[in-house]
Amino acid sequence: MEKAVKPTEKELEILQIVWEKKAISVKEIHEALGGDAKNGYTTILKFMQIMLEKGLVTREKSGKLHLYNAVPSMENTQQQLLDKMIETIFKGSATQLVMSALGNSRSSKQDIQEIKDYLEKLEGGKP
Amino acid sequence: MEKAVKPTEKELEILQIVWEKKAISVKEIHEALGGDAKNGYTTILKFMQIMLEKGLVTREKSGKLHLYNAVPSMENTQQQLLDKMIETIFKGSATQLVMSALGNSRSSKQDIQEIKDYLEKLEGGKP
DNA sequence: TTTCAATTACGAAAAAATTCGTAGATTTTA
DNA sequence: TAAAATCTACGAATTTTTTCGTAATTGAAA
Repeated sequence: MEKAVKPTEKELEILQIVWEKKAISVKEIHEALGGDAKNGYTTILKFMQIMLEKGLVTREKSGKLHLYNAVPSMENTQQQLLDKMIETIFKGSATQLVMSALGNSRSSKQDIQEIKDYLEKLEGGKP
Repeated sequence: MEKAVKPTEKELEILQIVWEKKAISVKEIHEALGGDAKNGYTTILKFMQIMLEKGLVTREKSGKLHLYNAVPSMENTQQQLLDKMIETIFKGSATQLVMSALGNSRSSKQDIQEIKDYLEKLEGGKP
């Protein structure tokens, strides 16, 4: 199992971007996050340095710049945050969370079918 | 629709407790959160004062002490946080979140059936 | 090679969240 | 009613997170 991580809000925003690409520069991240309108370039740069120290990303040199990669996988991070939310906000009931998620959202028939199929598969593997 | 709220982590922990009861004292909250081992009494007290200012709770005097009530409903808060998580972590896909939630968790047959029923009901109401 | 533009490093400040000590107020009880 | 116990108010310190200016470095262009 991957090590538990606890990215801050902004770090998570950044991870979202980094997960999209195989290797990404600070400049690209900065732009993807809305450019100078949202954050100064050095702000993002600083975060990349912090995240490197924390082990949230690795980097490699490419010419004069650094290209970053995410260390924790998206799937694992999603899972962790989700589990935490189930615990702390939904009293441990995944079912409750699922129903809230579906209830509010504008899930299409197709989405619903997809989930049904998934449930069938799940049930299949149950004792 | 209820006003959007953005409780911090600790405030959320506290809200969990406050939602449980109709009106609750600082002492009870403090204990429910693990007593002095976890936080000093005045730390919790301070939070209650801050949360009062922010409008996250109301309070009434009962003898010498204050009894607090949550202002945002649990349901609404759950929904908000969930929506936000879907947006920021699951790229807007509730379906994806649902599958992650079910996949990892130890959902019983009964849970799964409950969700299936719920899906049926949802589909029924679709155009 | 010198100059220039792009990029990184560093340090520090600002903002937000958390923690708690001390003093003052209020109720209980001896 | 005086002392003790319980609770609140307040202010300040600490920690964490976010932000960014300035200086140094690096590779590219002239």
